[in-house]
Amino acid sequence: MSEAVSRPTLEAVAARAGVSRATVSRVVNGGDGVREPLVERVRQAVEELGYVPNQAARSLVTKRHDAVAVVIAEPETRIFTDPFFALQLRGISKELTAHDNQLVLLLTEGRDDHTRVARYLAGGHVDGALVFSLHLDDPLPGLIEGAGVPTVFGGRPGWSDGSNSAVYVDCDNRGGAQDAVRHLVGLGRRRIAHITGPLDQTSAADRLQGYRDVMGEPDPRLVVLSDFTVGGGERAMGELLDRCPDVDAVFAANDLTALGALRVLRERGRRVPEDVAVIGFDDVLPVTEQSAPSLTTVRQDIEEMGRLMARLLLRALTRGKPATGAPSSLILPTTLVRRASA
Amino acid sequence: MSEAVSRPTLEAVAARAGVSRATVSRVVNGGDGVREPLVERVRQAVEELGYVPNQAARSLVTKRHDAVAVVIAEPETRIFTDPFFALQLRGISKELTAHDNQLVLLLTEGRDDHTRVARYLAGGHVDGALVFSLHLDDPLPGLIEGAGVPTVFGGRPGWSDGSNSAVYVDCDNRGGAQDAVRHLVGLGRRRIAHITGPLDQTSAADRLQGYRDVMGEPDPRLVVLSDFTVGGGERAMGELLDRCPDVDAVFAANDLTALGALRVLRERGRRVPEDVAVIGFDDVLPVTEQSAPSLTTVRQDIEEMGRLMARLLLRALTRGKPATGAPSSLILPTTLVRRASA
DNA sequence: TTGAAAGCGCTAACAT
DNA sequence: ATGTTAGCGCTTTCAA
Repeated sequence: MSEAVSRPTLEAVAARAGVSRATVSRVVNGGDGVREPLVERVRQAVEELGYVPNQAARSLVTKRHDAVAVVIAEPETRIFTDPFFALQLRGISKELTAHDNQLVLLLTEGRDDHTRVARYLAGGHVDGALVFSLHLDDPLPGLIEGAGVPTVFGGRPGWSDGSNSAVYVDCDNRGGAQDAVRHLVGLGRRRIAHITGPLDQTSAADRLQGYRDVMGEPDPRLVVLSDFTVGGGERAMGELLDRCPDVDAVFAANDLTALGALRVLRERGRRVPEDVAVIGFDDVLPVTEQSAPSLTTVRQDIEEMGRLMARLLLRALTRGKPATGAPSSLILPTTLVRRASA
Repeated sequence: MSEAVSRPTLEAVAARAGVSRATVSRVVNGGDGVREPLVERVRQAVEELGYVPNQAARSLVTKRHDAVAVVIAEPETRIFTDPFFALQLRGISKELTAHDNQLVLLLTEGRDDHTRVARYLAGGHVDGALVFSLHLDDPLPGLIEGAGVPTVFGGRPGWSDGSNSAVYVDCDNRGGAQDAVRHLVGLGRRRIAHITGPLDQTSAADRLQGYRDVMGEPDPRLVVLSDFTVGGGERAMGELLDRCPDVDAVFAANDLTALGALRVLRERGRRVPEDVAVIGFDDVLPVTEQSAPSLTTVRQDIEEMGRLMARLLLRALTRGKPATGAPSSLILPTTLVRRASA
């Protein structure tokens, strides 16, 4: 565990190359307006000295940090069992890296953390924030707005009904759900149930809405509340089977839930898809491909969503301060992926 | 997406409180050596103005960043399916947060990223690094050593045989494996197989070693190479059943692998644990508790490992520059958790 | 105990 | 095209 040594400064490079600090600075930042031979001399000096710019000094004057905060507010354990966040993080990371921005991860567990995060964002450590706002009553979005940091949300924030100015990236939860249920209808199913996600999250609420759009006025017993987890899916499916033994199709709010449903159906001796067809949502490959039977699901490109969130933010950041047409939210399409379960 | 506004400076607070910048600085940094009435005045001014120190300016003079990089080099998709990393991240995040340090996440996918990471670390943006070095031939550790940044590794690095000075946190992979196999022996099992992880990772190699320690000279057909994934576990179990139909116990290198094995055993009509006992490693709850039957496994406290990595690094960072007794690596104990599968 | 002043390393006018 | 210079906002001697 070696100690950090003091790094060479611009000054040192300038001395070595026999030029002024300003010239070195120009070369380091792209080299525009500096004649070729000088550029070469400076480059060499940089190389020889192993010069790396001091980011703190640079930020102090530019007020840019080339860093973006990713705020994940997930008190539940979902983040640790659902590959969803990891995939989105990967997309974000790729995009940020491509634009030389750093990713500062802010994990929050409870209310105390919220003020901490708000303070951090307000402190001007980062140029912007990518926020996963998962619950309707979450105070975080408000705090963040107050911090005055450009922000893009992952998933439609609960308090934004389109009227609001919040920028977010989401998939077409409602449309995807409609597709799923229509497919089930097309299969000739009549008793189509829905196992929901936690309805204080817009993704879950929107999927339920899509289900309702197609079903019209469904038997209320066909809708069971759940929580996006395998265990929750199991419990819900059990309940469902108890109160509607004639159910012949299930649209689960996500793949994990579908997995739980599949398990219970098998235990209870129902054949999938012969007796009961099952459709999930997300298309998290390790789940959908390895389940038995493999899972028909509504695919959303999670990694791409992460990438787009970052891109949207970065664009807003570079597009000089004037609000040259505020960036608007993005709703990505979904596609139904047919496998064995429906 | 509001624009950042210019924040008040030390100067402004000083003016408002009617004191010098130096005094404000002292108060903000703990308030030692400032008389109570003044402290109060300054605190109030800070409050009223909503002052937050500019970290860049501070870093420029203190050369501290209160930020730690977490480098995860995982080209495989494992990071996205195994809760392992997420849990460790959570532990790290908690510890860093408790000490007002930020977490800068560096995800690397390939060789190109390595130089990028090395440059970043060398650039003095962070005070230290937490590195997950997963493969024996990974060039990253070397690059990082070269960057001269205090570093703690997650898991024993391949090139460190204890002789090396690298600091790391790991669990007792070998001992845990021994416990597992001994338990199987105690159950009266005679044909105990091992499905390994990728052997270029020390955790997998150490677990295999633990298996060998107890088994002595096992039938080589009882050892099947795999890769820490569910799919890999399925393939390995299939192979195992084909070449050793008399196998009566399996020690899988991790829980995901065990899950795959369980699945294949069920398909092939073997009862667990009656016909074949199965033990995993990690104790990732959503896997072990929800598998059918629930999984007996070797528990390691993953979140705690993350926390300890951060603590070790932070300690090295604060303990003034003099190497006041270099921190040494930590090996956490494991415990066998008995459930239904063995 | 408090204040004055000197930078930390860099960028960005402004001169030349 | 290149150099000179004035800060960015903060901490930290050093004096008072």
